[in-house]
Amino acid sequence: MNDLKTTTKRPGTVTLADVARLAGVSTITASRALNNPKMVSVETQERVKAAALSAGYVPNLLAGGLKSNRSRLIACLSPALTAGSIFIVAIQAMTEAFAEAGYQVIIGQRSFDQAREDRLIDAVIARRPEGIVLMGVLESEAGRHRLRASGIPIVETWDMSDSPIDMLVGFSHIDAGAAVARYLHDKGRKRPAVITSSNDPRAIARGQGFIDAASALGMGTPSMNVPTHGFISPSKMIHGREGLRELLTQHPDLDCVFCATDVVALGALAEANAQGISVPEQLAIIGFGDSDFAVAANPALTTVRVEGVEIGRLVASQIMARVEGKNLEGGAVDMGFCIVERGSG
Amino acid sequence: MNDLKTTTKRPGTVTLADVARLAGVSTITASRALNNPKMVSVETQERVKAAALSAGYVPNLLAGGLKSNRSRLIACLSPALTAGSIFIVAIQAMTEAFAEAGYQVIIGQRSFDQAREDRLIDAVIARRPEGIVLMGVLESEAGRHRLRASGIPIVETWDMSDSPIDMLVGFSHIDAGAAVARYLHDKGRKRPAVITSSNDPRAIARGQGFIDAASALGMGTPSMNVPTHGFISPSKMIHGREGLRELLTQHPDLDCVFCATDVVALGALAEANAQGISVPEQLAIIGFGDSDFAVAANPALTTVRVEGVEIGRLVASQIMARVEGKNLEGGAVDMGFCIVERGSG
DNA sequence: ATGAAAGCGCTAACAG
DNA sequence: CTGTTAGCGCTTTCAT
Repeated sequence: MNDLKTTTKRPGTVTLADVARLAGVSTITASRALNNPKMVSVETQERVKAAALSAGYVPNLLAGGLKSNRSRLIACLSPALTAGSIFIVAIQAMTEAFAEAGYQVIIGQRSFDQAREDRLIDAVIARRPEGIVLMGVLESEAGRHRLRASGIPIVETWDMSDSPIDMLVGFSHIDAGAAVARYLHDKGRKRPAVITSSNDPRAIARGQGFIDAASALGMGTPSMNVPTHGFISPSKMIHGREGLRELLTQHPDLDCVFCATDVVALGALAEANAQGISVPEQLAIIGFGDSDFAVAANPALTTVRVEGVEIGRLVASQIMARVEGKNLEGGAVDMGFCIVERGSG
Repeated sequence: MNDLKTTTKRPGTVTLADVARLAGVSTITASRALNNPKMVSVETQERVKAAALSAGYVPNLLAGGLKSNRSRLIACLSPALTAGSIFIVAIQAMTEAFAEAGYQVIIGQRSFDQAREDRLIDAVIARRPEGIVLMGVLESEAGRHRLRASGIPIVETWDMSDSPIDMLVGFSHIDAGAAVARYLHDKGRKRPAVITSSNDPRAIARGQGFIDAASALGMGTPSMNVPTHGFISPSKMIHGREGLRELLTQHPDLDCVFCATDVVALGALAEANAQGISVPEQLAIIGFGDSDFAVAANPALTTVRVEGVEIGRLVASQIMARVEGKNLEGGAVDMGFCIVERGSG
């Protein structure tokens, strides 16, 4: 037996100890050469790097994270993603910002079933992420408590709340709905309707804001909650299509519709088209989200713009600031929204 | 000093040792009571569970995974997700199937830049995921080698390959394009075009398959590669809209267009609509993907259906089988595709 | 059915 | 600039 101690490590795995041995240094020096090059002479730095390369070394972040308490993991809890989901750009922007800083994002699917959501939260905390991002706010009191107790930086997004768990980056859906009602009223529209989704609390809030403001302005509002099957797809183009058809049979004299999302608006547009109703002359159609396709519709969609990319980036920087010990207060940021006037209303 | 050994653990963290102490058992018994209840008497089982609950214990999967070599993590490497991305349903289905089995999915963004992609692969292997799912095949030889060397089960998806890294669940994009050409030919269309994307290799393959088959059938094909800005959005509705406009100025007599994706087709539909071109009478428009909105377009989109949900589920079950020591061979599964005839062509 | 010991692979803390 | 020691929190192995 010579000095090459036979570690009982798993076969086929090359560890930092192997690299260190190859480079003729201690493991900690190898660690430093790889992760903190400044602490090590240029010469050993290069020897270690060469050794790592030739051995095909890939660090084990599970081990490193355990010791250093830095998992470099971020959890993102979002409702099920669909083709028209309004969250995708924000998630995309966030994932990118985090990746640049060496973090990776794990995705968990939120559920309207509270017990399931609580289980998800436990599963997520078990990973010891350095930040948790919620698309939407969290209703479950048990979940909120558990998250707060975890001490992990939390950001709720895409909504407002009187009592955020920790940080929050969002805007008011009620205000957005109300703004659309005022916008249509100013345009001289008289008989509004809304197509929303029965299981998306934010879409419901937008609808309610719209309805309340429309009533206050003396416009009536035939609303329409489109039931979705299960909890898979909170808003789909087909809902807009069928929703408008249904609305028109009951209220043939509608002159404007506010849709829960841009995809829903696309569906309403298709239905109007199919029925030979001219948009915006006979019927104004307003979407929500200013998705990238809004501008490409015919006519281009008038919609509520929300800065999804900005939200994603801000969320990332807020969490990273907190991780670095800055920005300790938490609190809410209202990102606002604006109405983008295009051709549809 | 009494027998409560003061572990030097991080303050505010409740560990398995705390739970064990509370329940008056050893840590390993506590571990078993929580993760392997059968090995423990019902009585201690309940004592431990009660202790865990009252202490607010959440296991540390980093630590467990380190020792057991079971990270319960799956990595999914996908091109940037956009509103119209064709991968979303598959990712969604896969995430759900994995979550049910106690795995969580981490998302990494693929890039057309090879060096960046290789770095992503290292970052991902560093997490020791139990499976890696690639949306698309991997081109980089260095990356392929590194993945193979990792010993981690890999599934490439949404494409075919002569030499998959390991497992593969996909279909032939060339065949799909060719099938569309034959379909249109059989319908008596004579002057075809294709709108594809300049930076999505699979969209290019579909376009090429279409062009080659169209030529073989004696139809000419004015193609159109829509350049995208950066690598953010491989296919957007606006590309369909602008692409068709451009094509029509050069070839006003087109009678059919094959679009790279359904969103692109939606854009082409909008443009046809804007120009007063009747679909499908004057112009047939064929999409790809059979996204959930295809059926809601006006006219409903004729498109190539690919079983995204099935792909996602199969991928999950293949990886989990491999993890359990079954299904050791690897190899390719061709999921095929079919053309769904609707109103647009 | 339960426990003691050992150690997964790495890095913080303290030397030198 | 480099090394030694001691764990992170859990689970495997081998006893009992």
